[in-house]
Amino acid sequence: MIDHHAASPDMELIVHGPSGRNKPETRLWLRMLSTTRLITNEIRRRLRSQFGATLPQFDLMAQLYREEAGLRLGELSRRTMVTNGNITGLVERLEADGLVKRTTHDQDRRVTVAKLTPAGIDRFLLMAAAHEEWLRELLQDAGDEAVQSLWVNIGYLKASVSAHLSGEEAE
Amino acid sequence: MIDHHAASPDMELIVHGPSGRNKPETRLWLRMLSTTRLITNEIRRRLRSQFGATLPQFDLMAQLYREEAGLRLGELSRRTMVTNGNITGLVERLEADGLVKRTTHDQDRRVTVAKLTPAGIDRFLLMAAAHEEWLRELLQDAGDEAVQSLWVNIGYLKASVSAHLSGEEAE
DNA sequence: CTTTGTTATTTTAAGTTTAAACTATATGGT
DNA sequence: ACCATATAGTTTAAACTTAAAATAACAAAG
Repeated sequence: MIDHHAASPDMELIVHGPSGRNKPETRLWLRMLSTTRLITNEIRRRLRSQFGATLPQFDLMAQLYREEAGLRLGELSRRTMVTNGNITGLVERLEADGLVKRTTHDQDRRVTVAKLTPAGIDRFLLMAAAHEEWLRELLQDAGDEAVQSLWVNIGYLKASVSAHLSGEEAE
Repeated sequence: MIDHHAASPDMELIVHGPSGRNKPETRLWLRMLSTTRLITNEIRRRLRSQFGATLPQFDLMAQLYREEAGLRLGELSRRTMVTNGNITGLVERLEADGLVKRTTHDQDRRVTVAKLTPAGIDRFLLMAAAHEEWLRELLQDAGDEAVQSLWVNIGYLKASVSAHLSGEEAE
């Protein structure tokens, strides 16, 4: 039986109740989280069904596409939100699929550089175009003003959060 | 060497580049996604360090707290964005910690109902209070208007996305 | 040189995730 | 009762995740 309902659209209500009892920050966060998950899951689903790819794979390929010469694995990790140890397996799988090629650096044999293959470039371009179109489709009813306003205000949100992180990673 | 940089604050820029070349919908999505991950990771970190709990555990307990009589596992799955198969292990771990109790339904032996124990209720109340305070702290610089505006506009976003999901789950 | 430290990547262990298959139980039509 | 079908929950397989330890290569100080 097929049954992946992990992100039903009315999630926020179901999950968090009427939510009138929460503080504004909490209400916003619950709504933002549920919306993000809704979109993420939808994109994940489409990437998988239409391209047999996962979201982290797409992220990684987007990075490599941006750097024609390829990137060392540590740099890839930094740019993709994927932890160091995780890059290894991710790149291995992409290499097995012929989308990425690994080469060892000449001067420094510790370094491995990953680079998209021509097939990888083709595949990425297809996925990127679809990804852009999916977002246009999914957000089409929100209105251009809302999209613009959200972009600005989420910027403020992000700045505030960045300034109050507990770890050493605040900039 | 310790090295978990998976969510540095300037992620959006690093990850997605100047992003001026993207369509507004894509730009918004990348910013929204990176901000959500920033907050999620911070809350996950705090839940873990201060309560030894994971985010899915917190979500699940929030649901059970809301329903005094407890919930069947399928209903829990629907309400928590946790897929069916995942509920099993999650509830198992919480039961092992004495925070949740499982009982089999009398009439329908397929059904299992999960319910918070008194210890579970105590624990949840502590976590919920901290969670609310963390959000207030993290979002404090964003401004009340931005928070209010975001709440409204993300509502539109969510409605649009819900209306255009590919699966059968659109309502 | 050789010890000490640093950097790049891989490996490991524990746990989470999704999607799909499986088991057991119930229900409904005949 | 019997069979098809639906439902509740569990299990499985593959991918991903974090955190930490391990390996390997380089760098530099004495």
